[in-house]
Amino acid sequence: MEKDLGALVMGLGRRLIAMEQPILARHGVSMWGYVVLTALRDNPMRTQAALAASINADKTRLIPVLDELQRRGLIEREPDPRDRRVRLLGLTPDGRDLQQRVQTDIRKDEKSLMSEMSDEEQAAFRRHLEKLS
Amino acid sequence: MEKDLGALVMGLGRRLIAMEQPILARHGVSMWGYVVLTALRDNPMRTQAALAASINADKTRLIPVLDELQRRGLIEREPDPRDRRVRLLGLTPDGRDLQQRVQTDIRKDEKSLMSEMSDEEQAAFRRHLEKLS
DNA sequence: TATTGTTATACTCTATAACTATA
DNA sequence: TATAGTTATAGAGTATAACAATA
Repeated sequence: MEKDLGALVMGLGRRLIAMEQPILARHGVSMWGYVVLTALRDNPMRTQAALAASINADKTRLIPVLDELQRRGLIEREPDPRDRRVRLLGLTPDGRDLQQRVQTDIRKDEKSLMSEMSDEEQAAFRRHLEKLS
Repeated sequence: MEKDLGALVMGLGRRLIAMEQPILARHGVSMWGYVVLTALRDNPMRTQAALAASINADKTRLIPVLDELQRRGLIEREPDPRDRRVRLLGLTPDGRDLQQRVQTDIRKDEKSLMSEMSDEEQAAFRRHLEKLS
């Protein structure tokens, strides 16, 4: 009775979310907040729309997230002087620190989740996930 | 800049959903409808609550799904004569056929998705997913 | 006129609580 | 009184459309 790939992936997704939730709560950041911080660490963005597209989010539902992150001093978000319609986005030092701390905690849990696999198996699994996603 | 496991899994999940949606639409069944049919094929259930628990769903949000499947003659859903509070659930022959057809189509797409991996790699990937999910 | 960001609105999904029917 | 199922309601999350500012 072989399960669909979809069911397996959904199961793992649920498990990872359950794992990450206490970590995110401990650091006082939402899932979307963390996703945004991570995206901006990887590359600063010139527009909110580009950021939204890069994380498969709607631009409108990002706005409350950005408001909150900015209010807490975790991101910079200033109008581009050369085109004042766009908002230049980037992490503040505090934002970079927080992203790093959350990611470290998440990595630790992921590592223990996969601890039954050998290092080579873990690498292959990650590699396949990257190719498929 | 290594990505979180969560991001990779979510990406694959989105991709699989996008892949399955046209198939489900073609067969006129919803995602939850297919999940229910698959769960009942694997083992008939004595109560709706047990079915809900087995697929990580709330029992209340299953009811419209069961109504629809029953209306279309895809499931049986009759009160247990020995305790008329509970509904015995199972597939009709039509339901079993439909589940089989949808699953065959989904398997075909999954196979092409993973076609760049060798048979052994595919098996290992599935095995790891099963262990982790 | 076109584009970025924002706000307002509606829609979907899900969960909570109240109700019924059986036991 | 307790349990299975159902219905009604409310809440969260998301998307759509209208709007304001700038080009």
